[in-house]
Amino acid sequence: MAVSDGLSIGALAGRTGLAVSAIRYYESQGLIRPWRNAGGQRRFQRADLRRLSFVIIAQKFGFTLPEIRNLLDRLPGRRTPTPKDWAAISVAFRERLDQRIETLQKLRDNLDGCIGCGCLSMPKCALYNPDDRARAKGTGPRYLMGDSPD
Amino acid sequence: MAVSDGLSIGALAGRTGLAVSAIRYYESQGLIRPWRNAGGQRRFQRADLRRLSFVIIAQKFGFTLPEIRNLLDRLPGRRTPTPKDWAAISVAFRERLDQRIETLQKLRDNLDGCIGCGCLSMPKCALYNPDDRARAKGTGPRYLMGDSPD
DNA sequence: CTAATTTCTCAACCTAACTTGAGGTCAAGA
DNA sequence: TCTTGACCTCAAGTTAGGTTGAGAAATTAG
Repeated sequence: MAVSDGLSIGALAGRTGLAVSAIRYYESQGLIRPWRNAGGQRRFQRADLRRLSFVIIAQKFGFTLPEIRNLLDRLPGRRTPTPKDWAAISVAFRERLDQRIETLQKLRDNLDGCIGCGCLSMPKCALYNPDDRARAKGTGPRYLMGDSPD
Repeated sequence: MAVSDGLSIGALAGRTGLAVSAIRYYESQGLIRPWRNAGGQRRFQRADLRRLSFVIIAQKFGFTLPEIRNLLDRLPGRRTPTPKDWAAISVAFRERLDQRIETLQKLRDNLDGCIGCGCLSMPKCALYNPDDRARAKGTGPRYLMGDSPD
C-alpha cells in the first residue's frame, strides 16, 4: 500500500494508542474526516495523527468533544496544517485553559471564606447559588463548572 | 408539623434549590440518611441542609459523588456536626482541590513546550502517553485527569 | 488460491448523575 | 370529609464518550 493511499484505521489506532472504535466515534462526531478507498474502508491522512493527538491531549484537560471540534475547525480545511496553524490553535487552547484554571482558583478562594469557617451559610454563600441550579434543568451529565459544549 | 419532626423532602428541595428527585438519588448513593415518619415519608435533619450544600459545592469543583461521600463520611455519625467538624472536612477538601489545580497547571506548562511549538511530536510528547490509554481500557466515562472515585 | 486479518455497519450496552412517568398513598386545608 | 397537593416506589429514559458483538465484505499473508 503506497503512502499516497493513506493510512488504515488500524494503523492510526496503532500509532495513537486509541481504539479503532474510538476513532470511528470521533469521525461520527466530526473530529476527523477520512475518505474511503475502493472497498469502502476508511483512509486517513498522516496529518490526522496530529489531529488525534490534539484530541487526546485536549481531553486530558477536560475539554468536551464539541469544544475540541470547535478548536479543530480553526485548522485549514483543504491543505495540510502547518506548524504555524497548530501554533495558532494552541493559543486559543491555552486561553481557554487559563480561564479554566482561573475559575477554579477563584472558586477555591471563595471556599476559604465560605466553608472554611464552617458556616456554609446558604443565602450568603457565593459558591452555593440556587438560581443556577433552578435554571440548569434538563437531563444528562452536568458540565464541569458551568462549561458548556459549543 | 413541629421542628423536631424534621424536614420534608420538599422543604429541603425548596431550601437547597435541588430537585426532589436529586435528593432521593443522593440518598440512594449514601450521601444523606433520612429516617421515615409513620406514613413512610422521608424526614430530614436541619443539618442535612448543610450536607447538601456541601454536595452542591463539591460538585461545582468536579468531585464525583463517591468522592463526596468519602469526605462526608468524616463527619460524626451520631451527633450534629459542629462548625469545627465542617472546618476539618473542608481542610481535606481544600487539599484535593489544590492538587487538582496543580495537576492542571503542570499539564499546561507541559503544553507550552509540546504543542506550543506546533510540533505535537508523539513519541516525545509528555502529554500524549499511549501507555496510559492502553491500560485505561473498559467502558464508561473517563475521569478527569486521572482522578478516580474512592 | 485460500486462510487469516482487518475492516465495515448497526444495534445494544456501559457509567454517572439524574429526570420523567405511571400508578398508588399520605397529609393538610376548606 | 373531601380533595388537592406532596410524597412514595420502580422502571425506563437522558447525555457523553465510548465499547462490544454479530454478520458480512475487503485485504493481506502464506
